[in-house]
Amino acid sequence: MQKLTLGTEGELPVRIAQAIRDAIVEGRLIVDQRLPSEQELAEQFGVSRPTVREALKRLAAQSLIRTQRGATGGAFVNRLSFEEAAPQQITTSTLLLSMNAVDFETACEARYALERACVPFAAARRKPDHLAAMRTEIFRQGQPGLSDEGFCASDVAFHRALVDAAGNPVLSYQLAGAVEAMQPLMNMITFPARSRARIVALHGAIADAIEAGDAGAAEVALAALADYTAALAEDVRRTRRERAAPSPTAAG
Amino acid sequence: MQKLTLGTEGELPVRIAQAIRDAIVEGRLIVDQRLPSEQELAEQFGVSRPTVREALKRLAAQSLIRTQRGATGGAFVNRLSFEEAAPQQITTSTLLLSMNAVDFETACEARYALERACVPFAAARRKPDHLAAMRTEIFRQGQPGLSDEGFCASDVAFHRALVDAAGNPVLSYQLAGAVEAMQPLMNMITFPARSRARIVALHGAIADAIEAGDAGAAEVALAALADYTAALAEDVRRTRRERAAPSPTAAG
DNA sequence: CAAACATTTAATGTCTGACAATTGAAATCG
DNA sequence: CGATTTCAATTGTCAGACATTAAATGTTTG
Repeated sequence: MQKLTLGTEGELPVRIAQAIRDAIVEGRLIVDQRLPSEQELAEQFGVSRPTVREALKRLAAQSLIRTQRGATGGAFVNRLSFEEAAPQQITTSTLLLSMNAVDFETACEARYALERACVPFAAARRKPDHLAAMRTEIFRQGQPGLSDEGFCASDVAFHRALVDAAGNPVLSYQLAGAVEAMQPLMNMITFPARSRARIVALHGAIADAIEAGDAGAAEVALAALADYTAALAEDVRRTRRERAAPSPTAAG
Repeated sequence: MQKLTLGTEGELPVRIAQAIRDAIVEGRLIVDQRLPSEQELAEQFGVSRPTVREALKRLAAQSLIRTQRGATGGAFVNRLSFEEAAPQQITTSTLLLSMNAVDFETACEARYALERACVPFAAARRKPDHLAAMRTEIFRQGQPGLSDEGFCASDVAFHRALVDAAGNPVLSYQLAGAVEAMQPLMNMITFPARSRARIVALHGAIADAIEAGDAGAAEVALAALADYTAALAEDVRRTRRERAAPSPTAAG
């Protein structure tokens, strides 16, 4: 490994982590390559071992490296997999939405727009397991005893199956965050039996259209679902506003 | 802050980081709230200060907390902003593509599908600055002295402007990774003057359609651009194959 | 000779203790 | 009262040590 050079700003571990990260991104460190031991890195950078460790831990937190104990152990450049990266993206997306007070409308618009982009591919490439996953969730959503939270979780699972049906790992990864981050927002909505029935029917229509390879019909059903979800959210918003500041016009 | 409980699997700092992360995600720790000092955390969790530090650094690497030195310093729950989260998502997306040997076709398909989802909103909500950004990049792409890398960078900037024109921060964030991660893949393509002219013309058509509020026309131009880009990539692939294993049929 | 077992060894994981750097706030002085 | 100094709390960094792990190696035994 060629010598890495440090930046000049910020704290030591940050700069060391950045130097290694750059080496990985630019291909100077390749997958499964072993980094020098913590001791050696400490000497190379002229810092102590704890400082190097903090830098390595930052990278490990991003799944850029993995560490292994033992005689032949050390830090290795990690092959970043979609499976590893997705949970982190979901966490970040969820926090972005909750911390920045993104309104339900904006998040919903993004989600349905992105899902709509998947529909043509899903209709063309649908596989039995994706359709089965969608049907399973639809069935679950029809069970009477299901809690609102359970209903939302199943809804998310249905939409993830729809995205996965497009058969494009890049799409699945990029959309995982957008789909999952909706769950906390949807948990604020209550789903009475009538709303659930409507949603289940639309889910069924989408699954049918995908199974039939009819992208157009699926897009129509998806659009209807988007409208209905937005209307439900609007109901919640209106109710809350009225309860907060009741007005004669609203009461009449 | 209520006491946090640790999991039982894995290494200590990982478990501590997870406990704090959960507290943030579930809202038990709110934005700008100060965490106990490293010393106090160490006592609470029954570990040493370096162990706590590693946990905190993992969280800092994800921008979930920020630390501040001094008398009133400490670790604070960070308000995750789109601006902070985007670069990390871009790094991750870029590495995912390069490390998993995602073919140009798959990445390209994802990118154009996602951009297509933005077009209707961009056409409806376009703002002068987004259009200006698009025009600027188009002009830059027409300059004769521009390197291939510069051309790709400008292409990425153009597409980001297109996505931003949709006026939905969630879309902008989710798509930043997909758009930027294409750059290394596109850098493998050479863009002779004729290819550039074609691309610039299509970019112009997209900008015109967005400016006119004509989503349909923009989608048509975008689809043409997707086809043309795929064809260019196919050329590169074919040339490389022929050079690797020249055959009489390919030569004739 | 081969397989099971013990030993070695090199690396990370964790702890203890200390000092430096920073920064806000309190105390002090003009 | 305002400007300055001092102080105290906290993170940043260092040094050294021991614990733990797991592969490689050596040893014993069937």
